Amino acid sequence: MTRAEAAVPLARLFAMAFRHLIDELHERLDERGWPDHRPAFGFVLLAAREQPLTGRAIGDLLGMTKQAASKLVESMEDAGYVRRRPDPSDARVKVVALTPRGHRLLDVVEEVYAELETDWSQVIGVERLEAMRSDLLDVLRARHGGDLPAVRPTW
Amino acid sequence: MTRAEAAVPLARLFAMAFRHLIDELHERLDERGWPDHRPAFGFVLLAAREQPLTGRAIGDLLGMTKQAASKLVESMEDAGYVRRRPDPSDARVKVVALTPRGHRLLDVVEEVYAELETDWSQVIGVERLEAMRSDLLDVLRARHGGDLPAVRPTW
DNA sequence: CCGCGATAGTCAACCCAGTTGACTACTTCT
DNA sequence: AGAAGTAGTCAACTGGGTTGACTATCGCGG
Repeated sequence: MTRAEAAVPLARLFAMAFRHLIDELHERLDERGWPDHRPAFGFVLLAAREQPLTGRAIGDLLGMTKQAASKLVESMEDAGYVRRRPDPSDARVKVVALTPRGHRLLDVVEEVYAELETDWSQVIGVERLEAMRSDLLDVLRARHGGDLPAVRPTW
Repeated sequence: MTRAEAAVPLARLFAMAFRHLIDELHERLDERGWPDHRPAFGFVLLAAREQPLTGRAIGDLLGMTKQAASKLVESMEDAGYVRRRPDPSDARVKVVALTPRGHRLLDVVEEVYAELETDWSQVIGVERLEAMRSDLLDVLRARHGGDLPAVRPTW
């Protein structure tokens, strides 16, 4: 192992790994007839399926302002993946929920993404892959006050 | 383990881990009197120390066009971290090399970054940390034709 | 039950890192 | 020598994101 190789910072590997996975994901989505998406779409869809989301919550999740989140949701709405409706219990709030088309996209995303992780596990094995996942969860929670930090990489 | 927790995609964890490390790094650099940097600075400094870099190579490394790389280098030059000089062996090329100030910044960056990885190893242990590093190297090389992909996260 | 601070969302202006496209200068291949 | 390819630059533009100001609504303490 060369001197340079021994020292590759994890931060750099994380950035590369994220970029690589997202690029591959979008490439394969494109092949299956779901072109022109942004990485944020998937994260929003996934979170919005778990529970109805407010704009503010989306901003926090992604690590951006509520205004930016609002623009993002608007573009997702235009593309037909989500819709915004007033919250009956709080007139200030508009709730973001998946449309049928959004559910279909998310299904494809999860299917393709599962293939990607499978590809990875064929290189390093399932055990190491799952070790990575649980180690990352542990570290991030420990070093970030118990909860997970925002998703969007700061560049 | 809840249903949601079991399924946290690695891509999301990588993004969070990168963001977290970079944010912490910049925070600590700021405390030590090195404010106002972009993540790319460190990657360029590190690569330029190993060997003289061309603008094109910087673009490839980071995953952006040579024009964008040129702008970046210009701002690093303005900040006094690098300088560009003509390549004696090829008059088309301008070579990017570290200034003394650039070397000093890189030293601090590496010092602080080492602290961050040490913090991580105190949560999951050195073995798991190094396993993560070598597994990521293996996977990225295997899934990217032998060499490492570009650094900048696509967002 | 009033009033005030806090919160959700929107609008508008702006910023700036990065892209696209066109160009010059130089090198390399044949 | 000529053609194809490569390094860098200039200028115009894009678009995701921020800042700041505003409205409407909620909820708590007095």
